[in-house]
Amino acid sequence: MTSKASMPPQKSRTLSSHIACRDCALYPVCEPTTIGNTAFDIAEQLLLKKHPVKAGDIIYHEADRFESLYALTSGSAKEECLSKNGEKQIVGFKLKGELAGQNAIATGHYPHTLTALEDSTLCVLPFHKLLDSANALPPLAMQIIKLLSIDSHHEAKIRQSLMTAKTAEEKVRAFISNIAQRHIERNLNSVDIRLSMSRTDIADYLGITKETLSRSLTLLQQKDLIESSGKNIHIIDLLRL
Amino acid sequence: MTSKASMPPQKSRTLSSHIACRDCALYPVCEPTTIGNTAFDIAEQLLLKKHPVKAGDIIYHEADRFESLYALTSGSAKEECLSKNGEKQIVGFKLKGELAGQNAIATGHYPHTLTALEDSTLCVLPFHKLLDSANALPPLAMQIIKLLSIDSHHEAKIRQSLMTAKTAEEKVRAFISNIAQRHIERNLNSVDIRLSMSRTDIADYLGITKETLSRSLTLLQQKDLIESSGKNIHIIDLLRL
DNA sequence: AAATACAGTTGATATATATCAATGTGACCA
DNA sequence: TGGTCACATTGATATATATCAACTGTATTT
Repeated sequence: MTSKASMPPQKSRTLSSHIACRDCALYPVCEPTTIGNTAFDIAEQLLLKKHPVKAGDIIYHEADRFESLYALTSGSAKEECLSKNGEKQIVGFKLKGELAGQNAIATGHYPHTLTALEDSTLCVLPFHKLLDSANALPPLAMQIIKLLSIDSHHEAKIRQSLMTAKTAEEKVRAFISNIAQRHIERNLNSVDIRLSMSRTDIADYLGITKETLSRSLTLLQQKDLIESSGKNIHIIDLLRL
Repeated sequence: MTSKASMPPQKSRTLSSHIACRDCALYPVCEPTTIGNTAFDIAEQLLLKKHPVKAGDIIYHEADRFESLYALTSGSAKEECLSKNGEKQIVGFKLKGELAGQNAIATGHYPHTLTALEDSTLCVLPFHKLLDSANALPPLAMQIIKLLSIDSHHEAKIRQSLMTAKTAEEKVRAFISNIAQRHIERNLNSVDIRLSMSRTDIADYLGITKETLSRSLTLLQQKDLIESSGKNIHIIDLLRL
């Protein structure tokens, strides 16, 4: 049910392919066989359902009551929130196969607004149902613990690499290699990357201006580390990034 | 068994008071009554033991095999790791009453080195024993899930406020109010704060030089937001920070 | 108490990035 | 096809912070 987005500019191209369940961040929780030796299909039990969204659609709002975790089976999204000054601030991006909403567990409210960057598809997992199941199935609880720890580990890695970066170029390098790394973890093409977000969003996220981002990209291109044409980035040398 | 530190400079002052168990980050897991209606004292079951360390002592090394979580019942510590360039990088600080080591759960290895900043005391919680107990007690598993989600929420908050900060002064403001906030959460004095770490460590953590940190502190002092004398900071106006 | 060492502050200049402005590029529409 | 719009890049200057250096204060040692 692909459709043209009404509001945001988005070339009505073929919808990017779905990720294989096997490669999804939610898989450890969904996979039936992992739940001990009792056959128990979480995906069926919790009526896990796929939900299409269009580019620009808001998946959840900052301060909304926490209900569900969302796995992006196709497309991508941006996380943003309002800073003290009342300005919007990009705090992260969610890529195909990744999980969103975990950061609402602690407070019971989503700390950010999640907006689809392109036409995307979501797997919706009501969290209270998941917990109910976990109460009955200790191995499932273990999987959730594992899931959360992996997630916070990923968050810490990004934070660290971006905070370690002193110059703008280093930040951009860190950003690109982080994206590539995440593609690798999801068994996706990590050499030819499509940055579905705008330059302004990336710059905001990295704490630099879009102008210096642009300059850094051309620099990386001159150094033969990447090839950049519009939103598509070809990574020539990931190691040297 | 307090003693003079051999290696690092640390005035042999009276050891800072222990935090009340009630105010410790580990309390939701330790507290016996919360574990359903069965009387089960995790602290006793897991032979939770207090362990004193001296200023400069390393609690765990980067890449060490993950064994235990550590709650700082007194004192403070710094988290650091080696960046790609081979240089040490401060990635965080652990204050009295806080938990350390959670970020090792995902990989099974500590991602950072944790070093005591002053004479401190630790509560050591062997994680595999905790998981064994959780496998038998679903409510305990729920507490662990909660603990991890709270932790990652805290990490996200710091990251966000530091990344949002554009200028050096904003970073320093964010740092100080974060420390104050964490004191509040642990029911500690949040007006008179002792920054046990060096200026160099703080600057490294914030991604600025110690010189600009120093200048920012004097600026904040001139603006009557704080009073700074050495490692002691008196917060005059937390809201305006 | 004087001497030493180190942490922290303050000062002068260099440099990277923000800012302001102009130009370029691709997508969509009439 | 040409026109319009938003987005991206490139250019020139201003500004904040890094760097280098001197100095001060505090704690430790003899």
